[in-house]
Amino acid sequence: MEPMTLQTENIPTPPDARERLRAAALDQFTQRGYAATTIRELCQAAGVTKPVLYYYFKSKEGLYLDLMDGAYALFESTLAELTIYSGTPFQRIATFCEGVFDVGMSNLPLLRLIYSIYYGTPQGAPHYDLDQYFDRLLDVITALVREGIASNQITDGNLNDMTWAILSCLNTTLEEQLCHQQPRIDRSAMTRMLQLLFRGMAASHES
Amino acid sequence: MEPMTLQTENIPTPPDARERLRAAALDQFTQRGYAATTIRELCQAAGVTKPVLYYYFKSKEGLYLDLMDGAYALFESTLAELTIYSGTPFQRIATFCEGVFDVGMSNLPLLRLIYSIYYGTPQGAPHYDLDQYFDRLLDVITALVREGIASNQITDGNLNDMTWAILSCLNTTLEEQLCHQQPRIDRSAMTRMLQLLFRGMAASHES
DNA sequence: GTCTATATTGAGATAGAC
DNA sequence: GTCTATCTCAATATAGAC
Repeated sequence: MEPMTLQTENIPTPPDARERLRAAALDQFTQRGYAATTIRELCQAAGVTKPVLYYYFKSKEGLYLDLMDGAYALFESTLAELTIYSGTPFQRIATFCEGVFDVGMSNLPLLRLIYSIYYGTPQGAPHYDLDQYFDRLLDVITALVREGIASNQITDGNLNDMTWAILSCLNTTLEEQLCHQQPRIDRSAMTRMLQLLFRGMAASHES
Repeated sequence: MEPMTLQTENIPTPPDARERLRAAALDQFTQRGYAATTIRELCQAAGVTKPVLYYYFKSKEGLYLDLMDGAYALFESTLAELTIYSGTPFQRIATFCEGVFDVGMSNLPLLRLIYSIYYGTPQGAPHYDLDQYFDRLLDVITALVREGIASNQITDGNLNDMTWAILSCLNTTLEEQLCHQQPRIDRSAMTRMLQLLFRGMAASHES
């Protein structure tokens, strides 16, 4: 509880030190990697001194884990919003993938960090389970495909194959946004790839 | 030119120091990442002392670049072998993807290193252009799809979309082999995903 | 070509004043 | 809660003998 002082002057550094450290860490971990990021540069970028970091996050690892926890919380909170849409199973799958894509684009640095950890190397960073991201996506897509099969709109083939083929398109499209100045495929290309796939998944109406 | 001495005893450390350093570097860079790998541990794993590394590779960076050059040379040499197969365009695409998959599996640590650098972070490692891997794969697949369109076996749709959809299946299947103890999809699942896609790409024979 | 020993630097983390 | 100053340790790299 700090005393409420009148703040007539404009605020010099808008977010508090804690938030600035988070932002700087996201930036540095993503661009240089965990091990290559030094606390000195990180604090300098955040405009604070080293003891401030240790005060709020206890250590470099603590700051990292705080970031990862925040990212997963964001993921889970948005997943719920993306499963409420209606339409045919194909439409719902496409809408879901597009929604995940959009959320990823709105949080590109965070997405970049997650991918760099997932496909990257530990770099001395503490372990954080990232399989749960893929697992949750698989859950949702599998459910949607299953619905399509149940309603005879999707051919009764290998559920797993269809789910993974869909996820492949989403996954590769997301990855393409991460590693290039000018991505060679975008959101609409992903949608069209899914349409191609849907054509192969559609139940042939000759029962 | 060292004097040819009779070697009656069995060799204590089969490959020479240079090769052991390469193997140890591949292992350590992959498992811990470039920045987190220390020369001390690396040399210890290779059974040599630090000056030996500096003698052969000049620096940690030099050893890293040597590894990356070797990897790309391997990639190019195998690509040529994978484009000679015959059959329908669909068969050739599937065979090509399976061949790339197989080569990747035969060189899993190297594949892991490349992916970890590509989707990972610089980690202080010198830049190495890895886009060429994807570019070359796109070249080959695009050519095969184009052939299929020319022979009226593949629908005359968006060439780029079809190419990327194929690459998505290959890419995601490869990635799945890297990050899990027990991959959830394998080579045959990839083939089946491609079949699904081919069904959506096939020209409808009603001209 | 390979060793021992060491120089040098910069990292993560903390003590203690304010 | 934030600072200055500092501790401790391990990293990269090299000198110089053999």
